[in-house]
Formats: sequence, C-alpha cells, structure tokens
Amino acid sequence: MTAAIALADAEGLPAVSMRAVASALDTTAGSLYRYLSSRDDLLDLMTDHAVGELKPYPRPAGDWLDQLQALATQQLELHRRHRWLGEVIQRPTAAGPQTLSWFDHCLGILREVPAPTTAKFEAIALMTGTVVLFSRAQPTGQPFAALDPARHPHLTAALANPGPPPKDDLFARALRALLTGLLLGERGQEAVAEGVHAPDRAVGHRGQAG
Amino acid sequence: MTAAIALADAEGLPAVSMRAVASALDTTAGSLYRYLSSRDDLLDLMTDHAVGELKPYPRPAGDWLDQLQALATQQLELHRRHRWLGEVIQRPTAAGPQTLSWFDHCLGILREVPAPTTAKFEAIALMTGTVVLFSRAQPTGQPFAALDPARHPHLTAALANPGPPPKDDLFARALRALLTGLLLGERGQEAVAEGVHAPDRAVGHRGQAG
DNA sequence: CCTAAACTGCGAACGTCGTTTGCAGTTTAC
DNA sequence: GTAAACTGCAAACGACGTTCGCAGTTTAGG
Repeated sequence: MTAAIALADAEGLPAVSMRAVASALDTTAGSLYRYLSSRDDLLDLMTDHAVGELKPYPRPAGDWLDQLQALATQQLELHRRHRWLGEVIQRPTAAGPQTLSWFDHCLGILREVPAPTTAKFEAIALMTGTVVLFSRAQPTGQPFAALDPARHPHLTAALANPGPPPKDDLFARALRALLTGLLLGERGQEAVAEGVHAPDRAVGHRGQAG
Repeated sequence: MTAAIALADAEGLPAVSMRAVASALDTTAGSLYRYLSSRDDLLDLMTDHAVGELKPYPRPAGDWLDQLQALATQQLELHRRHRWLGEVIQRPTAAGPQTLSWFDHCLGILREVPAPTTAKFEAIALMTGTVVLFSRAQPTGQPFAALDPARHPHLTAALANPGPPPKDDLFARALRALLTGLLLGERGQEAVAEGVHAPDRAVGHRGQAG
C-alpha cells in the first residue's frame, strides 16, 4: 500500500507490478489478492491515499479565486511529489473518500459563485487537468531531431532565438484565466481587469471546512 | 498501420497488440518486426498519421486568437474521432513530420504576437492539453456511489440541484481565456474585454502556410 | 480437550503481452 | 550455377495480471 506508493515514486508507475510490491512486502504476487481484488484496486487505493496528503486544506484567504489557486498550487506540489498521479487519475474509476472530500471542499469554495453546477464541475475538472499538464512539463530536451528550415521556418526561427525563460507565475496566470473565463463568462474578463475579484454578493468561506 | 488505427478506433488502444494488428494483416506478431522496431514505433506512426488528417489547415480568418481557436476546434474533432490520441501523445517520444508541420503552423500564426518563444511553446502545449481534456469529457454517469450528506454537504447539494446544462461554447471560452492569459499577460484581459483582438502591430497571416 | 469448520498465505500454473531468434524459402549478384 | 543477402514466420523467452488448490493456522462447538 504505502510500499506501492514508495515504489511508484522511486521507479514510476510501470514498476508497480503485483510481483514487485509483493516482493517489497516479502511475499508473492498471488498473496496480494487476499486483500485486493485487482491491480486497479491497488491503484485506486494509492490515489486516494495520495489525495489524502492534501489535508489539512489551506485556510481560506482571499476570494474564491485566491482560494482555488492556493488549492491548485498545493495540488501541483502533490503531483510533482507523486509523478504517477497524473497518469492514474485519468482512468474512469470511482472516486475514493479523500477525493470526494477534496471535491466537496472545492464546491464549498465555489458556493456563492453565481455559476451553474455543471460549470463548476467542469471548472474543477479543468483545474485538475491544468495541474496535471503543468506537473509534466519540466525538462524540455531537444525533441526535434533534424529540422528542415524550408519546411519548418517558424520552428527553426523560434529555436534559434529562444528568448527569455518563461515566467514562473505561468501556472497561476493560466489557472486564473481559465477559472474566470469558465465561471464568470465574458463579464469575468472585465472584472479581473478592473481588479474586482468577486461578484456583488459576498464570497466568503463561512465557517465550515472539510 | 492504417489497420492499427482502425483497430484502435474500434476497440481502444489496449486492443492494439502486436498479435492483433498482425492478425488483421493476416500474419503473425513477430513478422511485424521486419517493419517496426517496437510497439512504440507503431504508436508513433499511428499518431503522426492521425495528425496528418488535420491537413489542409483551415484558411487564416480573423486574428491569431480566432485562427488558433479554429485549429483547436479542428484538433478537438480529431481527438473525438480517434479517442486513443490523447493517451498516446503523452508519451515522451520524438515528434513525427506531420506533428512538426502542425507545430510550425501554430508558431506561424503566433509570429507577430509579442510574447517570448518559450511562452508560445507553453501556450501551444496547453492548447493541446485543453483539447485532450475536452475530448475525454462526455458521458458523466454517476461516479458517486453512496454520499454522506454530513460529510459532503456541498457535493450532495450540487447533485440535488444540477442546474442548467453546460453551454456548448465552454471549450472556446476556456481556450480563449487560457491563450490570452498566457500570451498577453495581465494586459490581455483588458484587451479582450474591450473587444480589441490584436496588439498594435498588424497580425495577419502573410503568404506562407505549412 | 478434541474435532470440524473456516480462514490464511502461498507456490504453481494459465493465458496474454512485447520481443528475440533461428530456420526455411526466395531473390539478387557475380 | 553458386553464394550471398533478404524475406516471412513459427516457436520460444521472460514478464505481466490473475486464478486455483493445497498446506498450515485459527476459531467454534460439543
């Protein structure tokens, strides 16, 4: 269980074979089926255990956008710590209790945001998707073998003049752009530009937490 | 090759085994290694072949944002047609010629956008990532088994009151929010809100194409 | 305290996977 | 006409997820 997580952290998800985790537990592959129904079961348990690391949730500070950003930042750290998470959560399996709790916490933050429920669901899904995207991108080696400048003029030009390194707040900017665009619609753009962070109604995090 | 794509379209990526495509070609698994060096090779070929379906690229219309949106919409249709694409392109392999050509085309559209090269790379990657995210989300069954209203108050409330269905322009809105946020920075938000689509310099697609 | 039932862990095996290998049959070159 | 090179393929290898049946141990009942 935690042995499987350690294995995945160290050697990647493909290294998490029934035989490997059994060996780490000084037993054999078949024996694991006394406790697990399948390998997918193991992956589900690993996922929910990892999501549990997000607790305690950050104390509410700022408006809902700030709070979601804090949550996403924490989530990004989690995905960098467990690089196999992005791959695992893309399977269509039932969500575990920790995942359910986290999702409920997100909805709590969005409670007063005037957007339909479906939009909030999509926004949270896309937030996690963005986290996964950013957790992957770090070492850009040279994925381009032989470039023909005639065939790919813009690409060669871009590579010849790489320009300044990317700003490190790229994640926060992308996230805020996505969330405001999704949840506030076109009017959200103006609101952000004007420095207005919340709609008319008060958007606080009243009392409860997960 | 095309047989493998047909197989993946029909029965999913796991069904694309060496033996299965060999059987479709009336031969055996080992024989394929006369033409392919590995299964990853086959997947790479399938990917590049599928990306080739994006040609001819849509004729340039509107500013760079409109053009990228058209490209992304076309890409989304491709990913819905070949649902295995999203999974395949996440492997860290070298890009094929069609993929290179497409990437170069994107950079051509962004040619006059005043953003560093690295930012453009990230934006294109995130655009594709958004396409993958949206290509997945279609049937939301009931992923929630037994909900404890006390433990997940917001979630149960949200499910009890689903609200109106999501607007179908959600993809376009998310994409535009992401791209403007990434490539224009904070100032981009104002520009979009004011209906201004391009910076001072003319942003046309002059002549060439991929 | 002894026996019967239930449960535990585990070695061995099954089928499938990607990949390698050696062998026939055929084509090419001298 | 012979030697070299190339082709397709059946068989096999190791690793995978998973199943099965058998020992050893724990529990329940008389």
